[in-house]
Amino acid sequence: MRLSRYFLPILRETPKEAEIVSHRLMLRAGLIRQEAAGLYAWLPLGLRVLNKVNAIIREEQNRSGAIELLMPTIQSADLWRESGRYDAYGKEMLRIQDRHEREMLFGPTNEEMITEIFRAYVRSYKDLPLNLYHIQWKFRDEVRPRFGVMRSREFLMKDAYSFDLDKESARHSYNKMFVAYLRTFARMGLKAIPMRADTGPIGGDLSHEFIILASTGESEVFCHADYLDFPTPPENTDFDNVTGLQSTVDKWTSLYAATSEMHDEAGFAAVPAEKKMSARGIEVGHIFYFGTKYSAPMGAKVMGPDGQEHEVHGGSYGIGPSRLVAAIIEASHDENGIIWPEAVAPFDVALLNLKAGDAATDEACDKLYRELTAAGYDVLYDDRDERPGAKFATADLIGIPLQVVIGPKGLADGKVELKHRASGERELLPLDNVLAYLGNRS
RNA sequence: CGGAGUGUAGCGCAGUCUGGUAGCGCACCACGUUCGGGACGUGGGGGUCGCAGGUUCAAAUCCUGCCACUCCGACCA
Repeated sequence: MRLSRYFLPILRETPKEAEIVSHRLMLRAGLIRQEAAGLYAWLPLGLRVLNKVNAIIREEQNRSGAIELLMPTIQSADLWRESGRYDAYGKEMLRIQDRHEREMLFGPTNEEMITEIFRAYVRSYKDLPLNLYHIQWKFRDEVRPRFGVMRSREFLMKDAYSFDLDKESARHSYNKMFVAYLRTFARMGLKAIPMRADTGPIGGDLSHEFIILASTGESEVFCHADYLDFPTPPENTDFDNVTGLQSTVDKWTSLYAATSEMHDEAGFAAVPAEKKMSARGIEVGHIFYFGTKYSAPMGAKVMGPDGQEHEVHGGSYGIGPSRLVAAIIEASHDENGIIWPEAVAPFDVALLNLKAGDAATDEACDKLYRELTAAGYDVLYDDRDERPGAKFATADLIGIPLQVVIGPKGLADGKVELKHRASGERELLPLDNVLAYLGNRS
């Protein structure tokens, strides 16, 4: 993409309303635009990141055996009356009427709807287990939206819903999501730690929040430092291996980890002093088992091998991709701007032409741009008629992992400069070696 | 929902107290000089001063009502 033809409205100054660093940087780097309180438009660069995040989530959901579908954002109030949540949900739910004065709502979540879909088609235990997910916009009418997309009213959510014959198999479905989540966050360059969460009236141990550590996090967390060194479950994990998956989950729940709401002084006291870690964290995922909470009132039953009807056991599993984008920035930035982990970066390479209009640099840049693109790289080519300083500042701000700098000085010796955004490390190498150095990506 | 603020050009702000033809910096446009870490000069464009009503010869400024947004708290993914 040539920057001269792209839409990248960066801001030189920080809008005054932005308090936390991710919000400031998202506005400055032209990722989002606020349209109303808690409502944001995703600008082209931000959308690229959001799509990358979604793609990773999809791959890991699919790998674990979950199946994607797509449900509407608007739902009927009647559906929510079946579960009793229409009255229970309160003012966070945006209630609206259509032209026939039918009561509708902008969905804050989809348990009722997915249960309706399930009961319409599934009759036999032989069709279980089943895990259906979608990535869809949700709306929760927060009293006080803040921190940009970290706490917005409209937000994107990946929500998966599992259906099983009994609690034992539901636990396995839960474990699949648990492991998929570990892989998902790790691929985004994040250290996510599963922490026991309140299970509410259901009880039991099957609810975890996935928290990433960031100094600006919203909640206080306490955990054993060894979690930071735990290996991520491998790509070839067998999600059908019940005992194997259980042992992975057991390991990841073996040490102390809790948010302030679930904090237990006695439990934390048992952690060796040098391993005690208290920090701030951001919740990026939440999984829980809820048994027959929806299947019972809504009549979602299947015939079991015993010839009896059984209410299915469910769980739901959420990740907030829009919030994740902000969380990644909170965890990865410096005073000059964003530092995208490669897996979610909007572009792989920023190609800086330090003297646009100069025949030699233009030719070298155009050639490298074509070659890198052909080799499978997403390149943002800064071909604007701007001074070098402005180009460096822009490239640093938007956080593309690798900068390739081509200017008349270096080019006189046939050299270009590579700068790694994360480390700041620079190296000079011959123009003709760049492609070989980076390797073919596709 | 309680408390505190703010609305003036795309962004950051001054002007409001004490009414008198709307300003500054950045950004934008033109030309020239520049060009390896956000250049400089000259000229230029852009604003129903959040909205409505009122007071007045005259309102960004005073009065009344409303709206929007932000921050702290309670709440929440």
